[in-house]
Amino acid sequence: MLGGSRGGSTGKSEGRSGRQTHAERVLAHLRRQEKPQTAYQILEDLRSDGVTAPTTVYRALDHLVAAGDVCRIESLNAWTARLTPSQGKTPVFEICEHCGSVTEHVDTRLARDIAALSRHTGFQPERSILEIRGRCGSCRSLEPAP
Amino acid sequence: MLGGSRGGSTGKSEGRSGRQTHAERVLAHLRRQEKPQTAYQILEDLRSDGVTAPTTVYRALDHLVAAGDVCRIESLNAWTARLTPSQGKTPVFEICEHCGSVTEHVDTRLARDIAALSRHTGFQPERSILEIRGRCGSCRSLEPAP
DNA sequence: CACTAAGACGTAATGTTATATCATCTAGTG
DNA sequence: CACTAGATGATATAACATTACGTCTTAGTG
Repeated sequence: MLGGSRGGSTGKSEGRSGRQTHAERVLAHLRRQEKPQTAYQILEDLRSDGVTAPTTVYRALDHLVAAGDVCRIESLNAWTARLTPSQGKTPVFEICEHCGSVTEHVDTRLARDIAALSRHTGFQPERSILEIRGRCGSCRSLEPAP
Repeated sequence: MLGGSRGGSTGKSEGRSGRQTHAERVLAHLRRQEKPQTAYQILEDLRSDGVTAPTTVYRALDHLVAAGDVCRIESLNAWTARLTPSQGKTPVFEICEHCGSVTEHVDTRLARDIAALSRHTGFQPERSILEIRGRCGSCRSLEPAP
């Protein structure tokens, strides 16, 4: 899965430094970032590594999401590396609208609540999107309230 | 607020039927729809009512969201009328990936547990996005499982 | 090796969603 | 009427995402 080296191709300089897949490059990049990145930010940052088109980035992100390594933040149109690549557990993201920080949590109670709700409604949940927007602790102490 | 009649303008036929604001038109339209609509779907459908540009739709949606009448479904890039325009309570949406139906709920436990999580993390929640994707009851009975 | 099937890749074009800008219109005020 | 603040309409553009298609690589098969 996730390919493997693509080998020589056209021998287009050594620039692409051999044996890493685009998915690996994208994941490594996301792990280095403090905040979620949009696909086009990733594209921009990895251009020198041979990632040259949106398609390439989105393909890599698809792989990584399927593998549970990356999660899309819907309300930001951005992508972030999971802290603990546990595909099973639903992450909750706290998104600070002041500084842009995003922190990931895994909250058992929330997961249970969703299960309970679905028992009532007959709905079969497959994937939950839990994003809480507001003001993080740091920003609250720095500027008491807007 | 929300404008008021725009009056005669250029007298461009009676087509626009006087005294309704764009926001009112958009809200009425969303209430008539079974499923959330994208901004451009709304634009298309209300073109004959004098809604002619994306800007107009987005401005109307902004008003309606601020008033608590409409909610954006982040994972669909679409907009839906709230069942009960209660701006205070956080809605949870169950989104069927099979038939596209979206149902709104207000779950007290979920709300409580978000509050509890934020007490632990020091985060001050302002707006929560709770979207559960999966398979609705009807689709489950029609086609047991994919 | 020759052949095939699957899948990643590059490239280009296109589609979809959202915002910026600016001149104009309108209502309200003095 | 002159002035202002804010909504509006029109156009353009930015930001995000997908599709189409042909090439190349790899793994599997005989």
